[in-house]
Amino acid sequence: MERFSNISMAVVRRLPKYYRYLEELLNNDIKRVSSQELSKITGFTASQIRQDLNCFGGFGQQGYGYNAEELHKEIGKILGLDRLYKTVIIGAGNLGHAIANYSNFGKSGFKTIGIFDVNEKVIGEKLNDIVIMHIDKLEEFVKENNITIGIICTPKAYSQDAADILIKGGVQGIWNFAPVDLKVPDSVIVENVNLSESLFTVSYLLKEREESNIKKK
Amino acid sequence: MERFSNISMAVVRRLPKYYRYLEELLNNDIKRVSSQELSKITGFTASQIRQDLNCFGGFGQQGYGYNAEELHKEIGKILGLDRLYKTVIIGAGNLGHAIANYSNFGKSGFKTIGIFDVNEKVIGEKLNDIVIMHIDKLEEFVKENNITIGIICTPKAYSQDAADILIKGGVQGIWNFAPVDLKVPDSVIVENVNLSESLFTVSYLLKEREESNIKKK
DNA sequence: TAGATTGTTAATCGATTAACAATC
DNA sequence: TAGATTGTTAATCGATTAACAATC
Repeated sequence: MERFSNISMAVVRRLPKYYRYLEELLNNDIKRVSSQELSKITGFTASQIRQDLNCFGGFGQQGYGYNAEELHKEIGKILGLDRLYKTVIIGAGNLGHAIANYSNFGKSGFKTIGIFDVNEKVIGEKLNDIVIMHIDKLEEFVKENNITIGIICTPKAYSQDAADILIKGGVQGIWNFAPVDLKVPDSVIVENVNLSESLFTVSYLLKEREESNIKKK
Repeated sequence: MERFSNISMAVVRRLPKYYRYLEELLNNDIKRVSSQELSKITGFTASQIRQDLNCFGGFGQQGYGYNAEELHKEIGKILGLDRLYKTVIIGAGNLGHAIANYSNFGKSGFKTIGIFDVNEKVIGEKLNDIVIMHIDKLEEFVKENNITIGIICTPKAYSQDAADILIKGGVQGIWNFAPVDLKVPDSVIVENVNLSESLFTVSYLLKEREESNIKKK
């Protein structure tokens, strides 16, 4: 995956966090927030927060801080949440179900309009009002409906095939839950969610913690 | 969450990747691998790979490289995958189902032995041979069965309550899928999987890409 | 032995933090 | 105006990369 700007991924991955924390502030009717206050909430340093935000513009006001609502809106724009993304889900298993039913994504502009599987048994069933279709129809569907993001919830062995079809159809981004490094053209965005890697990290940290306890004794 | 060693999280998060890549090599009957070859497969530099591995010991041999099987086994040990972790899942919705049915975790030593929910309708149902129990039984179950890891698949609003009960019961780690920063004692490991944040990153990168295309014209 | 490749130290690079002038 | 807090530059810290002696 090629990058197109000099904003570091470390900064990019903090943006959704800022967005979430600001949402919470707004829910609590807080209108104004300083980098110091944000620091307390987020755990990042105030300095880092000001640096991060300044990558995108001067959203604050000296002596005042940031207008929570405005900042929230601006970060939403930076994240591209002011748009509509049409998505398809490949794989109607449990994970596909979970993603399809997670209504929060809809609020942020992500709309799943197609779900695909190879299993004849589930084809024709409805999932969150969307009929599950056979994977044979995927490429054409992606083309005809101008799908932006493909969500891969297939088993590992089928994930590269799914990616290939999605790309032929013209998706620009892939959200991949299969534990595989997909081969895709440079111009296609891939974001991997690797649950095993995440769980193994827990395991590592538990072991590390235990070993340090033994040492202390 | 407190850390107990001076191994950086950057290194820790690469370990499961090494483990996965080595598994693939073994599946392809490759017995021996150099840091240079690993570099090609993983995308990390050979230098970084040697540095990373040397945090834990000298697993290689000069002039030869690494024995793939041995290295795989050693990293497994480092990750703590040579043990059995008993887990419970809180929240028997789609995500809870997906996690419960993901058999791969079992192979790595993670065994789910309890699933809990508040919804009376699902209590008593079986999920992957485990009867879904009421959350009221959670604390005692965790205590009696010496559960190590709690997996939170509840809605956001219930996640902190779930964490509190798990901690009272004595879990040492929490794998949290709710978009919330749980408040837990320092000694408890928390690993968050935040799907929204991951999806928003896709969205950001798509927008960035598009903007750079406009500029080029 | 000669060639290959590690383990490890030193150099570089990038990200985070500190500091403070600008300014609301 | 005085106080507060940003935006931004400079300093520090940590992670990555390069280099090479050790050694199989």
